[in-house]
Amino acid sequence: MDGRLARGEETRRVTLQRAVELASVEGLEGITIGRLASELELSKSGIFALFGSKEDLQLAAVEHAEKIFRAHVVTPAATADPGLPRLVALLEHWLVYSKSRVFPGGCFFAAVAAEFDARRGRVHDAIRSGQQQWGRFLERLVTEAVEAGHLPADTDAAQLAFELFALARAANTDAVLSGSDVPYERATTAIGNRLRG
Amino acid sequence: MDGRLARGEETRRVTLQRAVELASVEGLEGITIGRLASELELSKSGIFALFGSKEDLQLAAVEHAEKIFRAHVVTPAATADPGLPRLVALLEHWLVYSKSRVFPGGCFFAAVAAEFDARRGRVHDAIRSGQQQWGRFLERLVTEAVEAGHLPADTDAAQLAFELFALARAANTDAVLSGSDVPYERATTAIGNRLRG
DNA sequence: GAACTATATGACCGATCGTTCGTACACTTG
DNA sequence: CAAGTGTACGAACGATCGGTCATATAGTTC
Repeated sequence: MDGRLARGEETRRVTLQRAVELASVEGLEGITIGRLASELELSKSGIFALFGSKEDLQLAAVEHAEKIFRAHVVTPAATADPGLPRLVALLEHWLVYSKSRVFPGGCFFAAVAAEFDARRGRVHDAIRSGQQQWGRFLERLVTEAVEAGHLPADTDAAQLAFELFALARAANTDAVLSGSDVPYERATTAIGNRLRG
Repeated sequence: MDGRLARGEETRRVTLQRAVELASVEGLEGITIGRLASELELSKSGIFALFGSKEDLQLAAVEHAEKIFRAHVVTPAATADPGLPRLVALLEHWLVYSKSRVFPGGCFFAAVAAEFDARRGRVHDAIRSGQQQWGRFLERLVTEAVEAGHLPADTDAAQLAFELFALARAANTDAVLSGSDVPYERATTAIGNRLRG
């Protein structure tokens, strides 16, 4: 174990990177091992052996996407002051994450959540628990803003977190579908008003 | 042309009905002609001949889903008084449409919009224009509520329509993914507050 | 240098995909 | 009754799917 990556680790990384890009556009079911292999100039069986099954590849892709999401949204927001500033920073980073197409198909999780919300199995479960974790995190930042006196003391944190995230997600959906950036302005306006009033 | 349905019309209808149910769970790409054929006890080639291609089947499914949507959401709302009551009725019917699982996978259009938002082609275009039409309709009802004096005169109708629909869509997504009805309560609360304040 | 492990390959499997084609049956029209 | 049209079928197509397996190569360990 020296500092360099084992050969397999690197192959795994580039494969997952391509997989999450593909999945944000075509869905997790749209990923095919054969397509990944030809695009990355690897063999089907080589990629297959790295993950063990297509479902395990999908699960690994979800995990990989979560790392990317945290790096672009959660981690940067941590540098803002606790309370309302941090909450606002988180939402701003989320909108930039969507608008800048960190994933070419917009928010990865909006895409795969809609794809797997009504299915069963390990992939559904992984997506659901990831979304629940995100929801709890958002709610905690709202609570901290309330406790800091930046938001009214009688604020229902879970309710407000739902409303704020609803606006951000709608901006992502509308923007990707229509090809316009106007929805991001709408979400920014609405979020600002909601936190001010 | 008497009153009865031609044989082909009826086959087409039941096929599309099953197709939209399937698509709301597995996506429009999840529809396969072979699967439809075996479930409906028809031949693959018979179904194929009815639509001409898989893409045309998907387009027909979108149209069929739009009819169902209008029957459950748009038409019933028309009986409410113009202005705010009609707008509220529309949103309530939308939430019931989602919650009662008119489509087993929740809102059909939330599912297929997320699936095709970043793709190209006729299916994407059909979904996009359908969603734009819905957005304009919602905005018009907001405008009518403003003109009736039920909402503040300085209301930005497009902005408010975006916010209201964002809340409803978020309820659908969260409810289907989590299997809980709490998101519908959240959306109802938020919509009520937004229209009151 | 020998032994071992991790990594990757190509050939191949049965299943299913969308699609094509020739044909048979049912109905309407003349 | 004959002809024509709409509807549906079964067989088959090439392509691709996820997955298996024996094998070759590269790196590490002793």
